[in-house]
Amino acid sequence: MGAGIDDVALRAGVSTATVSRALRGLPRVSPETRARVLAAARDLGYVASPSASGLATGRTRTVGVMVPYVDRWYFGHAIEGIDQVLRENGYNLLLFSLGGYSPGRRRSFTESMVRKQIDALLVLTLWLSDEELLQLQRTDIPLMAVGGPVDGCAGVHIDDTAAAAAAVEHLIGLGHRHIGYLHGAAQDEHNFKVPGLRSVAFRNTMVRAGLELRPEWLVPGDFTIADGARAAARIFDLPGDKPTALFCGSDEMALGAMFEAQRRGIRIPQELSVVGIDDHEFSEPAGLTTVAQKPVEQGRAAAAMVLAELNGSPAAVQETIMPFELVVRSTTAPPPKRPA
Amino acid sequence: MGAGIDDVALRAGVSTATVSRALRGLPRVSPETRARVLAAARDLGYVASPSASGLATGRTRTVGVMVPYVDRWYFGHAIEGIDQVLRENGYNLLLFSLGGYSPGRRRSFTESMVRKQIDALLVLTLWLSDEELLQLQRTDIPLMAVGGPVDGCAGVHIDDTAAAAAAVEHLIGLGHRHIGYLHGAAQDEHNFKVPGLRSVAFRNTMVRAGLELRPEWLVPGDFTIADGARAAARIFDLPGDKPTALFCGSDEMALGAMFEAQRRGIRIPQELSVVGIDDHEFSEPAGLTTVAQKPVEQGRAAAAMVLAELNGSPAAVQETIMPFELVVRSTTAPPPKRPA
DNA sequence: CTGTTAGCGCATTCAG
DNA sequence: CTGAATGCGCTAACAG
Repeated sequence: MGAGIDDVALRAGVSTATVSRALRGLPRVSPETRARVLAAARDLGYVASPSASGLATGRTRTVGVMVPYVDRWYFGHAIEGIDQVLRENGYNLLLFSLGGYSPGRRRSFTESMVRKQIDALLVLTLWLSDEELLQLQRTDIPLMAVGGPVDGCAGVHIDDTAAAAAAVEHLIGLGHRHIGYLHGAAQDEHNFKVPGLRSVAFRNTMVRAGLELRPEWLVPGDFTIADGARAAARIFDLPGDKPTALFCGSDEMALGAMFEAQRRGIRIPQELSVVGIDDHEFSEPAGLTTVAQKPVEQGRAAAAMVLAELNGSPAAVQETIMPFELVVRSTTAPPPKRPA
Repeated sequence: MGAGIDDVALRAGVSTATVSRALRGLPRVSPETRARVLAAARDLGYVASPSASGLATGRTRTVGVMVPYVDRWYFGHAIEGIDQVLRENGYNLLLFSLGGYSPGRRRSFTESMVRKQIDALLVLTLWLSDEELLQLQRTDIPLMAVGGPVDGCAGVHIDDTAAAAAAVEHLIGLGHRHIGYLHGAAQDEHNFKVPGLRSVAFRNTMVRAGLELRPEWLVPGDFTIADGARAAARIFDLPGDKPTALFCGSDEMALGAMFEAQRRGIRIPQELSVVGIDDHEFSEPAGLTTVAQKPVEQGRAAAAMVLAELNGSPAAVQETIMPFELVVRSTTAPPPKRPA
């Protein structure tokens, strides 16, 4: 058990230095010697101690991934993508979940986390304060934001403004003039920029089309299905006229709205159109029209960039905009005929 | 940048040994000295290098978590729970996602993974071969299965047999005699025991109630919503009489069945009852009757046990059965009246 | 209670 | 192409 590098050296009849070189594919090792070392290592089941080689090289072959939640659609998929390319390249993934966007739990991280523990950090959909950013940048490990822009830090994400606009324009194109918006949580805007971007896009698109913004039709949620249902209920409960379409800040919220509508006997899309953002796996079965994005790909792209940077590529880490796509299914249709 | 232990020692006017002791809360350090060291460390922003201390102690304060997927309901939540207690105790979480149950990708793990890299391993809902189990046990780090039983390895999970029986009995109690079953994938049974347990429970419960098992009403799926819809479609497409109720191996499959039913205008629960297992966050909004389990709690329990074991508690790691609960909502009702 | 002395296991100069 | 020596940063006896 626990064969060390000397055991391998002994068995191969070479020095530990040669073993180290041979095993890591470095040059200056004759083919025969390398083969002998490889065989010895295999026979002994030798694997270098990460602690020891980490101490010696200063690199851990581990990248940190910081997320607010792991049990939410975007994050689960993004982590999956990140993990794929990390593992393909022999890197480990150290997960830091914050259990929410609350600044309280977050504080303690940034400080100690990075210290000799990870070679790079991927921050998923979290807003970083200037101070935190500075701390991280001083450690000078490659740093990337995934899923939402962070000022002063390269990131990979979709153009949230354009994506939201695409959804709203689809509705407008269908003839809707009374559109409500179930948006991401306002109180999280400090931690997470995406809701804000989408909200602004909604407003701008509406205004540009000459449509009225009804404050009571703009209701905040937290991206969950439960909150989507709750937010939709608030709109449905409103006295007076109702929107003929709902734009939702996430598919989960859209699905929540759909369930709530169904419970009330509001028919979709005959009486109400609903469009979301994400393309959650529930969306296709539910027939939800949405603006699709691919978090797995975003994760892969980000991971690939930080690894390239670690491998010496000059400026591999670059701001990258990933594509989105409007997927029209069966929750959107022209508005019902009725007196304007 | 990169203050070392000697910097702290120098600043505090003590030796590095004392710094080490003081910082780790070990005894044999006077209160004043400890305070001085703490202050110095804080001023310098000192954090011990995990590689160095790992090398010196042989422990990494990191636990590995092996999952088939991170972007699926059970795993996301279980990881969240594990992460919570790990972090509460100053441990790191190293994530190994296999991207599926395929044995191919799995192989390479077990070998090198454990080697001086983690202090304990949590295996989520994966079946381990005898050989793999042996390898892991030889490394003698605490090992635990979460979410599904693994022979020869302590685990935390619900009683899947009883849970499935509870769901089916609920249906039978309502008066259903024609019950279909959308079960977990058969081809995965080699990797994952849960589907098999639930299937056996379904059969036994049916037989015990004197009900007929219709092979064409037992259709396999893979726990996803898409497959739930597909499996339900297969049953709906069958000629002849249809089941009045569907028991689904997971809530996602149940939701898929519901969407498919809705698409065909089959009314739930008037014409068809549906019950799942899990209590997915979509289940409450969807009104799905289900047998609830709490993966976050299971993750927390498992993590707590391996940490206790690491902290020297004799036999902290114990087989533990977590509770489940039948949650009756609005997708189940007595079967429609019709000629038997 | 505190300082000194050795390693932990590997990667790297530098000779050869 | 290969080996011997040195150190990565910290912890763990052992003295004192």
